[in-house]
Amino acid sequence: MPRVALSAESTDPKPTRREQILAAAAELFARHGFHGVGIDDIGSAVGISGPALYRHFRSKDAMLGEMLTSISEVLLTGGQARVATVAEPGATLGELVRFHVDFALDNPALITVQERNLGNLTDPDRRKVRALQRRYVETWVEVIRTSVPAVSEPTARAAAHAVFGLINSTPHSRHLDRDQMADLLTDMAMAALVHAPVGRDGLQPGFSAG
Amino acid sequence: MPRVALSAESTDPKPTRREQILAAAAELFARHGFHGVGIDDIGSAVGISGPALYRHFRSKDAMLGEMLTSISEVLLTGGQARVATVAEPGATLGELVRFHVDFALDNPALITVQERNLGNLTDPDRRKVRALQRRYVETWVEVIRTSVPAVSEPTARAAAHAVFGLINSTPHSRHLDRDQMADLLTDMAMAALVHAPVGRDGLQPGFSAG
DNA sequence: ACAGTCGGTTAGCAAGCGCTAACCAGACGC
DNA sequence: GCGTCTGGTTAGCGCTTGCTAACCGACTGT
Repeated sequence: MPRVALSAESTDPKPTRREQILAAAAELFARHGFHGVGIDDIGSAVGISGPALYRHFRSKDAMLGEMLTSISEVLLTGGQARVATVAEPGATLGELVRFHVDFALDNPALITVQERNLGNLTDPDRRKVRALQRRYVETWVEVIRTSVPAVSEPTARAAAHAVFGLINSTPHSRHLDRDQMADLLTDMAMAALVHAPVGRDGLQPGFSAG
Repeated sequence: MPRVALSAESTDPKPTRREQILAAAAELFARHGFHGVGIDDIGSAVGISGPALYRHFRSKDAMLGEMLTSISEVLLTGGQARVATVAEPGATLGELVRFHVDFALDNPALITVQERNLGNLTDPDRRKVRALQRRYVETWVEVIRTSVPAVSEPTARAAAHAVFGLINSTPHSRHLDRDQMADLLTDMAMAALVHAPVGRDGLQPGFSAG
């Protein structure tokens, strides 16, 4: 994999054909779903038409596969990098949240595709993506459990998924400008993580907050 | 529309054929996407095969259309009912959150379909669903703005969408049992809404928390 | 008893799909 | 200046899809 790119924040002056194609396909898959987009649609979105795509990808499935593994790799390595390089340990969770928020705001189409089209992957591709995602969730779980006292592992896992849902909601609402949105999402995610799961575990299963 | 049903919580002893079909189709659409499911798949999921569905629906698009308008109507009327019948005004937001949490936990397939397949609707159907959703968001915005002091309307709208994302994440994580999950999601949503957007508005646009 | 409706069946059509085949223009190495 | 890649083109194949047509058995009202 010569150039990972695919991410809108790279702002390459000269993106590879492969990269343009993946970007256009991501946009289309996000809007219409994998099966709702034809080979010809993707082609004409980058100015070439139809079967020319097969000079760059082996199949339509391969496009989705490369797209999703690429996202998963970027998220995993980026998240791990943020965790590794943070100065004081109290700031790790905030750093992780901010990283995911920035990624989601800068790559809304990719986020949408990863959320919606995991089921359209080829079996081996899905296994690979699932494995990467699991490791990403794992780093979140670890950081949550060291940052928030006394939260069980299943609760941390569920909370991580919930926060992903919160942050990934960004493609569906464009009411604020980018930086306001980033701050809002970061603060909401932190509040949800820090204030909510506390004191939740260790209680009887029949407990109800209502 | 004789029977709204479609919702798993109704636990009809004798669901209509239409209802079984819609439930099966929702499950399939959620898993494979609208275009990834064939008429024959839906048919055999309810024990009949293929074109027999056209005795109950005019087209495949009509199935999705009825499914999504039904969900949107249930959410809107249910939400408005909770808001109308709440005793003390301070509990309104919590009531609304709990209502949405319960719906999402009891109808994961429907939530998934509504999130992913809005773009596959017919134009008039999409207009109708969008209108219903807008009114639902509107009641959320009103309740948020009366419950949380000094939050601007665009911020409240963005926060509502973010909370929907948080709550609707439930189909993607099954690590807790239903009631624990309901409590966790409710508390996270409330924390995100109450603690985060406070003091956010009225600041200069250039403000950044990072 | 019998006509009508209701809810099924199978056969098959027209269109769209992913993909391959065959061809071709231009850039480049030697 | 000629062969070879590279990255396009169009034609078209084989399959699947949504949907219709034609038919049919079981209830039901009169």
